[in-house]
Amino acid sequence: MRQIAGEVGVQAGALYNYTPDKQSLLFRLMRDHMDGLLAARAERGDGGGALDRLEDFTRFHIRYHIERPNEVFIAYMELRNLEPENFAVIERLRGEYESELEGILRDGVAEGVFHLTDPKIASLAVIAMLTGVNTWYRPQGRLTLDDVETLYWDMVRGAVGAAV
Amino acid sequence: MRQIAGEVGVQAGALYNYTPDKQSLLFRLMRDHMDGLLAARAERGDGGGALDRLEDFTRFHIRYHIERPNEVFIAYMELRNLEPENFAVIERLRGEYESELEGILRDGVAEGVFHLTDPKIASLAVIAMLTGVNTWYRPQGRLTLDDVETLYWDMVRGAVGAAV
DNA sequence: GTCTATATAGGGATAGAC
DNA sequence: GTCTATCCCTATATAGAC
Repeated sequence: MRQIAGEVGVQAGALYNYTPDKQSLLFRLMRDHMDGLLAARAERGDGGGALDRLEDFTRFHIRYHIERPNEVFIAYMELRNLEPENFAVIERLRGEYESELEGILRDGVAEGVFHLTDPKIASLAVIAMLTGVNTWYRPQGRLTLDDVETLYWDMVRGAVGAAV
Repeated sequence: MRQIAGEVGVQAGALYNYTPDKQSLLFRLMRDHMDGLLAARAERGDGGGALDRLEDFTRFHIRYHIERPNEVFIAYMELRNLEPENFAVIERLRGEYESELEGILRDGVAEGVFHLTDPKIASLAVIAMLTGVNTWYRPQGRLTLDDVETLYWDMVRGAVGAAV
């Protein structure tokens, strides 16, 4: 709290005009992040076949997360510091996001364009793979964000068993 | 330190007969974990074609990490609490592990059994996907560990562009 | 709305007795 | 090798002045 206050330019006590306690502040940060993620995702058109929707999801996920490294870092590293009720809320929001990907995968299987046995596990695997970009990507690196999107899209397409 | 002492059954001060300070204790935990991982990996035979070696790596990684949830949790969540020199050591060990996978992928490309453009990125993507199992797998769940290995091996094989 | 001051708690680490 | 006791620092949160 003192560090936040310092960077904002006030004393620690002054922060309590804006949050009842530290837990509420952390929870709001994480819930806002998840709300923003779901809202941004909802704005993307969900038309087209499963292959196109999966490509859109892949590129969206990488870009949205890379542009918000601090929020993503907190969303993962501070999960353990949420009180049980708050944790449940964040987990539910995360589940919503995962469900959208799972739906795309199920549709793709039904369409015959994806070949996989467990859409639920596949959705978790894909999201873990994509979010992993945040651990190594640097804007000054050898790859542009577009390069990264394309590399990962190739791997995701293969992982779900889409015809080459 | 008080919590560790309590679970061991001694007072906090007594721990300092075994570690000079908390940072050293954390560093030793993490270094031992990485040493154990590399040693266990080195014991697996590295013969055969790239496809077989990749399957072995995939199954090994999932199983080794699932059997050590606490160490893996610490290895990821406490990275930010390592002092710079200690951090560098852990990162070097992690890089060794990643390099082995990268080598398998390069060999597979050379053999013509894998089709991917960036073995380095692919190795990071695969490891992120595999380590993600630790966030959701529960021994009492609907899938056996062998089921999980097979599901992920199918996805890894696809992600690296191995012929179906 | 911010400040200073402070209550309260907890953690890392050390000293010295046994 | 462990204990008790304690030093010192930091942290969250509150109270009351301005």
